[in-house]
Amino acid sequence: MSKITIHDVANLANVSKSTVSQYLNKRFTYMREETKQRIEEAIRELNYQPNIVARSLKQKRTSTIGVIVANILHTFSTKVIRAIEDICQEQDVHVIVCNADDQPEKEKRYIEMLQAKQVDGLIIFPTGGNYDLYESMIQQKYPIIFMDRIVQALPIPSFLLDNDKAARIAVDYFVEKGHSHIAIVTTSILRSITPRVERIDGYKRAIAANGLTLREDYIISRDIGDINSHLQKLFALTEPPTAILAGNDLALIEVLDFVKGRCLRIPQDIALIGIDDVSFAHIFSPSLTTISQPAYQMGTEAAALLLAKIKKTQNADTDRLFRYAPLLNIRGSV
Amino acid sequence: MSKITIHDVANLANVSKSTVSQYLNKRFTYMREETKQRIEEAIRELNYQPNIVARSLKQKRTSTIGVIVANILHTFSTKVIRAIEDICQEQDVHVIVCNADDQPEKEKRYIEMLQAKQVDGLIIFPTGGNYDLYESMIQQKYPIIFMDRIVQALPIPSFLLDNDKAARIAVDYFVEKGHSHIAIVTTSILRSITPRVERIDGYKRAIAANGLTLREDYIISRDIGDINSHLQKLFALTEPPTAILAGNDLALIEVLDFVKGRCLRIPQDIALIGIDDVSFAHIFSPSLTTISQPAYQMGTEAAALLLAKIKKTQNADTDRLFRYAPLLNIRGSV
DNA sequence: TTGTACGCGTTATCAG
DNA sequence: CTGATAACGCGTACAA
Repeated sequence: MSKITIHDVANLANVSKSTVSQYLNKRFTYMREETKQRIEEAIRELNYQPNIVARSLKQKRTSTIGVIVANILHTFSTKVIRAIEDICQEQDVHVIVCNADDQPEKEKRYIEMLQAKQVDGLIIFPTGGNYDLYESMIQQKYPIIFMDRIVQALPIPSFLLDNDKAARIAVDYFVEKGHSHIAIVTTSILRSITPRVERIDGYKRAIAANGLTLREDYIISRDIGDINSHLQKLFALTEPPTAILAGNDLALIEVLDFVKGRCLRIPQDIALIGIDDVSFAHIFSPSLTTISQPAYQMGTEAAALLLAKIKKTQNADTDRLFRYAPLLNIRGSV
Repeated sequence: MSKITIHDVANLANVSKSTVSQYLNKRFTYMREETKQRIEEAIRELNYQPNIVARSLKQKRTSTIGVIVANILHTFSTKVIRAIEDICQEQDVHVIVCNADDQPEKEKRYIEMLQAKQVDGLIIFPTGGNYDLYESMIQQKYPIIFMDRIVQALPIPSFLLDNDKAARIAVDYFVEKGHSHIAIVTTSILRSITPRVERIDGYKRAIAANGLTLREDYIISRDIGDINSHLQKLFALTEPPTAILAGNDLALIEVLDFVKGRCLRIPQDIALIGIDDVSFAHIFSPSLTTISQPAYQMGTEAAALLLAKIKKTQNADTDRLFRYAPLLNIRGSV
């Protein structure tokens, strides 16, 4: 392994450790050209790589941030992660990604591990189950940002889709296309997960705003594995829906699976809109109308804000809610 | 931030730093029960978290490994990453994932960053462009493992699909279903990327083994963006193929896009097999016949071997090639 | 330019 | 037997 230290370089170049350190940090103010060259030569000869761990210990920062996603299976998560990585890479910051699998205990464990590892800040898709922990991080003034979900009453900057609007756009578009029996399917809402709750609320409001009657039996909010059986029930109603809004990509796949099993035609028998874009939306037959989140933008802006907070260059008003506009991608499933 | 150090704990518990350290490392050999409890109490009271950076500096290991994938857009990469993370998490090892975007320079930069960060080992999907660097790591006895691709003549354990067999299975299955005009489409082969080269070679051998004539114009190997136009040419031939083997998931999506644009029916007009499973294979109409890699298994075994190498518990014969059997998932596209 | 204290745990050595 | 003292690892910062 790279056992050569700054000491070896100093010896070979016949200077002191500190001089080499100066060189590495480009503090050339009082350094002779010749010294510089000797050091440079020595570094190349030994193929020296500075030990970042030692540097971190002294500087008390690691140039690393942590990202804890609630569930990495969502395309939204992966897109946001890529965006965060792109921004961080530009600034030579490393990213450690952890997947909490929607389990608060796992999330807690990761937060503690990452803090012990002295990462400089955290972007969290909060499970919502670690209120105390979030609070203690705020007290420590530890830089954090929430993504996709909010935790009520915590002064942490949060980046979310305008979920209400997303649901409204979908419902309005269904109505415009002549539908009046519109259902919504989301993954389980038991732990009050922000996007699901807000999308269902938005759906309800939009139904009302369009003068339709709200039917509780048109609202399915279940664990992924239970969605199929509830869709069966939905279509056993005397008046099954003619349109379904899928609350996220995973729910959409469940719906498509059901639709296929039942040999329903899209959009003649059932119209579909999915929130979140999916990789196969355009090659599906018919192509799938979706509502997409500006995931890349959300990720870059969240990362930029976190890095600013870490560098303490942020202005005071940063602990607020950032809402992003959803985008309707009209294709062929409505 | 967690400004409380082992020192604070020692003070509160009225013992010395070293005693606390002993406690943390479970070296209880000579420790009174009462002392233990005082320390435990102090740790809880202060909510003390040991500074992993300081520990790493001393121990010369970081309990972190790096993964550098050539291209994170492949589902294969993401599945392998998840597997690696699962294994590492069990052993409290962190994973830093980097995406080289198929650029050797990026790969080089990441390797150097990760080594400077003192990660204990590396799993690399090699771009193949950094032969010298790979060699120097071998000399340093730095623990590395290659995934998905091999770099000729380097004694580094490598985990790959049996690509030859994958292609053979596909061709044989096409032939069994009555096809004799079989094409293959892969992403660009310019930099001799192992799976693509091997899959094309396997395809050629399988074509010959089945007594079919090998046609160079049935082999497309181009950058993602150029595949569509070459498919146009393929279908402008007087004898276009009746079956296509897509070399990976991204190529498959290109083919599906083309097929849809041309309104070809699957499998009547064109039969399809894709290597790599895709999330939508079963909900597509028709469902897509694929050849999958045991990605999860490959990831877990690679991670396990790397961790063993790091702990130096590996037996000598580890720098070898691990080949995995492909699996044909018969669905409806042939 | 250089000497040296420092950061924060780990570990070998030493004293009670 | 129990726990303290001190050196160490590697780079940084500041005084000299």
